[in-house]
Amino acid sequence: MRVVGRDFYRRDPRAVAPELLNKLLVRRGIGDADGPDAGDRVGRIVEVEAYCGGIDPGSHAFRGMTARNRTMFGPPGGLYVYFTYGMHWCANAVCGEEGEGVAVLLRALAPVAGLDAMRAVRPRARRDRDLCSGPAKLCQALGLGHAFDGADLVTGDRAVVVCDDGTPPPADPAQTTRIGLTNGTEHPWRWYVRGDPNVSTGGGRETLPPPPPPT
DNA sequence: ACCGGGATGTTCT
DNA sequence: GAACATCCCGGTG
Repeated sequence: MRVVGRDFYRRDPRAVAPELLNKLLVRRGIGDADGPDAGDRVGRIVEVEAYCGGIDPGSHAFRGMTARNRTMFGPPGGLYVYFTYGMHWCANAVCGEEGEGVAVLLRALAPVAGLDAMRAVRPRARRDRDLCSGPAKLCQALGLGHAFDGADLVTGDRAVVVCDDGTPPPADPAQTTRIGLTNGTEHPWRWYVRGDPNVSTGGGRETLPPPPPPT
């Protein structure tokens, strides 16, 4: 199982996003710790969205760099973690070249390892499919918060990496419009693994594009 | 299963 | 002062 290299991210996020499907997001634990940090927490990436900087009105980077989004403009392979709705953290893999401000939002994981630790930090999740089935849920499950903004997914400087265990991306992923936005809803820049129960819109149903606006 | 509303506070206008 | 790349709960069918 190898860590994904930096050149993987150094491309258009719309190319990176579908290839991130079926890769593993790994939060390394502390071997001799107790509680949630006792071991690795691992999830298979099953849902992603691309955010395309200056050309994308839905992107945090659309209006240029700010104190909040500066990680997005950093080197590819960085982890951009932002706070939203007054209580939630969400995580992106920075893509493209440094200075572009493009990234892929990690929207859902299928839990693979460290399920007990995930359950411990998400006591309200009734079923395992509720542990990581949303961008803020997966951050909570893996313990990703402000301290992880700017982490390097390639060097693993803060114990978070993306790995490839040999499972290829799906040959025919579902591609839909993005979720939860008010701007940029027309772009079909969301991808997910068909049929996976951990996809964030309930049981993995396809989301059809919105009807064309009235003329 | 589907829908509506409240929580909660940072960020940007 | 509004918006926000969300989640959870409690209603109804």
